[in-house]
Amino acid sequence: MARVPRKKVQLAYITDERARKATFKRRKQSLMKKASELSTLCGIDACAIIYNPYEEQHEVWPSNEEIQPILSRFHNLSEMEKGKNKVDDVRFVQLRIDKAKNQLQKLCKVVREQEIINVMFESLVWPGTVQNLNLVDLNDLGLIIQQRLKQINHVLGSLDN
Amino acid sequence: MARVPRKKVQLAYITDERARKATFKRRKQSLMKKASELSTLCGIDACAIIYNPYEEQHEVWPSNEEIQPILSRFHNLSEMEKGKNKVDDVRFVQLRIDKAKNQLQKLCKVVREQEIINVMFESLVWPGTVQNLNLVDLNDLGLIIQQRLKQINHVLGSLDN
DNA sequence: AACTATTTATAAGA
DNA sequence: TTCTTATAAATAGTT
Repeated sequence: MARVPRKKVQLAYITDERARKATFKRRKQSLMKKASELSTLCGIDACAIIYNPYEEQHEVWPSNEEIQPILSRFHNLSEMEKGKNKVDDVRFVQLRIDKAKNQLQKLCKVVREQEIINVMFESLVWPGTVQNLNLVDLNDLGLIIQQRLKQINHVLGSLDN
Repeated sequence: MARVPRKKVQLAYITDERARKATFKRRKQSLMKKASELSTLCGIDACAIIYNPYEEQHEVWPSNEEIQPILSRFHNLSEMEKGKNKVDDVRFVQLRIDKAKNQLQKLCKVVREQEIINVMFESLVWPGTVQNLNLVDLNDLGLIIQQRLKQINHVLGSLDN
């Protein structure tokens, strides 16, 4: 009978795998919903990216709400065009898409690195309140930045060919 | 006396500016908190990006929790080094940072475009349920993609010099 | 910014 | 798994 979440949720890594997975699924859904609501209510652009350990693809919002109308149109037109022997136009678009997709998959890999570095730099330019002193050495910061920039430049360089 | 949110929240753009701004501030804070909790509880990486219409900079999470310890260390070391006439090392790191910052600011501009396109393409590869038919023509989709890729390539091209 | 009635999220059990 | 529900958390309208 008692389905009670009596305890306040402890803000720590959930060691039990089944519980963690369940929590992940629930909270991910809520997070996406909240992001969607914020965007709708305030008319702003928001984006939530969750690197999902349980599936291949990471979760991205916005997706369905904004993109599906476009894609639906696209798919339906594709079907119609096929039936009417007008495949070439669609195939042409598809080729452009495939090529671009390769580029974008590479670019996607650096987005996360770039965001983190960007935050680092912006914080350096507008330094906030200094609170904690620990974890990372100055040299480590330099190395981290250098390493990540090297990765980014490597990926970006491979896009131009 | 009555501080009642009696109505369920209407999921629509809030026209009253003061109410919208207040809602934005409250919900943004909650969203960031939720993202932080999800990350902690499930041990995963998450990222929330909100393009803030009321301030210059867009909001990014994670920021303080993960970055500030590093930055604090960095700033404090900088001050110490200055006093000890060891400015050169710090200045060297700063130069690398400044240069990289320019690159990253450019890259940052394309992140949003890239994410949207990425979702488009992933949805094309794994087409989901077709629901709505409206809004955008096939040609429009092609043009949108072409245009955004052009913008992205322009920015990326300018990074290699 | 602080308050609080009410809605919303959610942890655990079924 | 999905559904249920007791409780925790978020939040809209006020002050």
